[in-house]
Amino acid sequence: MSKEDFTADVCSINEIDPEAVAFVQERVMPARTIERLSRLFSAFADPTRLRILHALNVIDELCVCDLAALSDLSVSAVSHQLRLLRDRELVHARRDGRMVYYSLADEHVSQLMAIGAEHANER
Amino acid sequence: MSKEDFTADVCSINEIDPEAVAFVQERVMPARTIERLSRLFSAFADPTRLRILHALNVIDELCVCDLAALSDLSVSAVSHQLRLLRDRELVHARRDGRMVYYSLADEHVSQLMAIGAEHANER
DNA sequence: ATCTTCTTTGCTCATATGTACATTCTCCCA
DNA sequence: TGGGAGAATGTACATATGAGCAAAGAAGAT
Repeated sequence: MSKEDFTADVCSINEIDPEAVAFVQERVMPARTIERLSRLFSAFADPTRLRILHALNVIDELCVCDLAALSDLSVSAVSHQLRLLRDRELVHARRDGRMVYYSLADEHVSQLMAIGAEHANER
Repeated sequence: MSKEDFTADVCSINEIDPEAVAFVQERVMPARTIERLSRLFSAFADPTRLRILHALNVIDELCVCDLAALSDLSVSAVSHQLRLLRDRELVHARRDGRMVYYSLADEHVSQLMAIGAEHANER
């Protein structure tokens, strides 16, 4: 949908055809969705967490200390980030004795990383 | 690929089969890619920028003040964020006289938002 | 040339974020 | 019941980030 369908070639939102305003308003994302989206993406917005997520993408399930070793991070740092990833429901934790095994929560996680990598590699 | 293919049921990366280490190392993302990815995702990690990107997803091309009005933001705030989005090559700017029209840089942007929204709406 | 409109850019401050260190918790085993 | 390994949490601190305000650029209009 292009702007010219609605407006003369002037700025100021006040001059936009009411139809256009309605068109946009109908499609505006609810504030709640925007919030959720930004929280989702902010989970991906850190190198540490990306390393963790990528490791879990390569090997389905890993414990905290494996993640720490593979990502070259302290156990503490990994654990803190895992909590955040858990809260945002990007990873799933499974306890087995003393060990806690983590895995990606759903396929959206790998999809987002794949598309992101595609974009990043193009530039 | 599951961890059991490589390791006994013990922690400590040192006990992982050398084959597994090699397997992971081969697939490790270069630090450069990780950095680029986190920069990419951090661009999506803010409500203001998401509103801007979503508006551009609904209407192909918009000027700064339309974006400000539609997203209910100050022109200054929008402009600051547009600079960031430009730097990260997520939007494209076209000047026409006094006006500068912005549009999404490529289809990855809408793809990422679509998948993100899918994920966000499931929870 | 000057004014006006649209946009961009410094600068600053309050808030958010990531990590380290120390502590606590959970569970297995002796 | 202790002891020890793996994991989670609290706190503190340095850095990063977002928004507002004021000023400066760019380009059409008078």
